[in-house]
Amino acid sequence: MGKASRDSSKAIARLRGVGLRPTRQRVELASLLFKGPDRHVTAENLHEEVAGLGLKISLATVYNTLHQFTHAGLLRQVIVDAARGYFDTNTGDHQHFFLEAEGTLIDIPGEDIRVAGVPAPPAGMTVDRVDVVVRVKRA
Amino acid sequence: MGKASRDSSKAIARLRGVGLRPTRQRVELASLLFKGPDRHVTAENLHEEVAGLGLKISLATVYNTLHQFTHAGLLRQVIVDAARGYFDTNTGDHQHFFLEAEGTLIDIPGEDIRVAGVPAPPAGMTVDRVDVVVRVKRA
DNA sequence: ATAGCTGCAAATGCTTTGCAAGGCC
DNA sequence: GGCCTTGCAAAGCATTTGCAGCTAT
Repeated sequence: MGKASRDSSKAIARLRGVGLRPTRQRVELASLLFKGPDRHVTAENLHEEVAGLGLKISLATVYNTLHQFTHAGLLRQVIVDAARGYFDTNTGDHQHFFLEAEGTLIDIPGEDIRVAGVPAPPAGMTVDRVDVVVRVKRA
Repeated sequence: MGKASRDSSKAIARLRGVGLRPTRQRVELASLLFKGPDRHVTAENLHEEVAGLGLKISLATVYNTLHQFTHAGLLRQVIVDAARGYFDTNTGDHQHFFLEAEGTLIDIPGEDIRVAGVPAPPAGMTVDRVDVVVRVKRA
């Protein structure tokens, strides 16, 4: 069994697991996203990669699929840049370095970072999540 | 001397201080932004406020002016929402609570919060700023 | 006088949506 | 077959820009 078909099988299983029909487009995107180490992608960025591989998936479908994956808990959205939406295949507890200049994200393991001294949220509110973005520049 | 003209004088002085010509639009916006306690505004939001006061400033000029103020160090941009750009009159060291539901920002004093365990940035990079966003929801 | 600003409207860039055709179960 | 998906193109939003006319110094 080839690597590509093994990736597909895993992708199909993963999609079924979250109740999404394994359509060609979803399987191809899931294979790309989850076959290797964690990655950070933008819709545009992923669409180009897909096109470069000779696969045909419309940009609209890439957007829709990324959101479906996000709602299904397969991806997480990261807000670091007003202009672009980033999606992260690492859905666990962690934070990010962000290189504005090149639009690159780098994970910081959740165990490494500690945030202390967060005041009590306003009355009637609960903390949903604490996001830390370490913006870095070329020295 | 009335309150409005006192605000204007202060605004004019502040603009001159950062090398910006005190045009009518800049003076009016600076007066609104800096006459009271710290605030968080969006361009749209500020433009409506201005219109509500009977002042005439185009939305394009509000955008341009907010960016000029930001470059001059009078404002700071806060990135918490993919859909909107927020500007903060508090340019000092501090962080934010963010209520996604209503798009509201609340300051967290910089002395309160401590972030520890940030790994060394990638080679050739230096930390520019560490942003912490505490996302809260209605309990 | 003149360099700098403003306003409008058009352009941009990313993202979403409506709807007909196609694919999965 | 029936319902869910896709793809395209058009619409949507927030934001930016080009340029002619206006303004502060």
